[in-house]
Amino acid sequence: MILSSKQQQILDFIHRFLSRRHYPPTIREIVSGCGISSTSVVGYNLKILESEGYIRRRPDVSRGIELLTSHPGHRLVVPVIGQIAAGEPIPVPTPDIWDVAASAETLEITEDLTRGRGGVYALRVKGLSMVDALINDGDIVLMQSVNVVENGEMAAVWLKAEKEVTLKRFYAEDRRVRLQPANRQMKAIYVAPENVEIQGRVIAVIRQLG
Amino acid sequence: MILSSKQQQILDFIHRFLSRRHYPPTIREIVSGCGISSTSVVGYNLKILESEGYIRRRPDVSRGIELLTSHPGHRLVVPVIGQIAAGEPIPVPTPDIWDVAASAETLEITEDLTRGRGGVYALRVKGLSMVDALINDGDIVLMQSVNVVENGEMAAVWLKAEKEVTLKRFYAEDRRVRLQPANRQMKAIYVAPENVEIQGRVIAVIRQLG
DNA sequence: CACCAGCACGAACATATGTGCTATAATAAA
DNA sequence: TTTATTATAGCACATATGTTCGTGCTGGTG
Repeated sequence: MILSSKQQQILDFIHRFLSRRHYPPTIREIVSGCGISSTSVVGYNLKILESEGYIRRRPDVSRGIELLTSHPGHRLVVPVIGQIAAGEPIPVPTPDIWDVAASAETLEITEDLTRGRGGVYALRVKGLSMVDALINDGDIVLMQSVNVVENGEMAAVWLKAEKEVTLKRFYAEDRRVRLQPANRQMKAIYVAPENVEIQGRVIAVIRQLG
Repeated sequence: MILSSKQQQILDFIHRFLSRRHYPPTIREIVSGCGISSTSVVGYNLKILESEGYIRRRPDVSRGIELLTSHPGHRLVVPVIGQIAAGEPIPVPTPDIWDVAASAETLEITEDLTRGRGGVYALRVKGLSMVDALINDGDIVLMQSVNVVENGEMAAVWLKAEKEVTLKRFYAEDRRVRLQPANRQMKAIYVAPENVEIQGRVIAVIRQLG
């Protein structure tokens, strides 16, 4: 079903209101914001918007309007707990970091980047040692705190002998582990299983420019 | 000043409430949510939280609490208006795309990725033609719709002769334009100024994995 | 024409909700 | 101890706000 222009207008107004004020409007605020003359008109159209799945309303709750469109994922604040660089292990997320928002640096993202996964933290890449994984100096990697990964997943692995972390696709093979750079033009490297320690799974890479 | 444990508790509750319900709690909901026995206690502590800059309140507005901490950037829905690939120009954002949220695909990010810039849209990278800019097949590039860029900025440039778009750092030199890959190990390419057409500025690259 | 569904209006109502006031306990300062 | 200062309770009040209901206006249908 197609929305009437008045319903579109109401939906837009809720959007604007929400992004300006961070809380939903009342029916009467919609009335004056959209030049409508009666609260019941808004109530009528809100009921339609709800049955069409555009919003959700909590009965008898003031300002109890939730927008269902265009916020499939919530905001999420992930701590940037340190840097990842060749030559040093990545910092382990300690419980107190999750606790308060006061971890030195944080990054705000939305859930559709993490796809609902928990235990997410971020690292800033230092140096050019990950270019073969198409990760540049200064990039941010979103990590999930895990100790094992599936074959083919991108992981942060600590190479004990080399004293080095690197971000590669992980493949457990017969007697060895194959670490495959994301960049298909680069060759894989092979290491002994006892030499690798998985420190986390990479779920996204973010690079900001300019 | 340090927050009392009750104030921390209230702040945390507002956080949790907001992320579950998308609208702020009432004073009485805070009362029952934090096991407090009187509305005036909450009022008392909210006043302190406000004077300390943790929240903002609108007088006489129900649920008029705004969290000032941890949402420096708002949610933002950017349209993914197409693909970028060598051999075809990038799609131009037409006005109707910004209009309705109904552009086929959208990406939800937060403002601290765009740093407040307007006219932002996204493209999905098709193919491996941008690997020298450390951009992989499937990556998403956030673009700002501009026609000129500063020297050194990463831009999407259309090479008329080659009939190709590419993402490179842009440098206007004496009689030529230098296009420098992000990957420092790769060489720059030089083209005639009349052969290039800037199609947008790259403000971020996002890669989702697994 | 009568009838009806979709939509808009305005007013009245019930309650959800912020605020103010007073009293009391807990704590710090003198 | 006495005196401020701070923190908590409890309650009453004003109003902010969702809901209901009767009415009128349109256009389409039999």
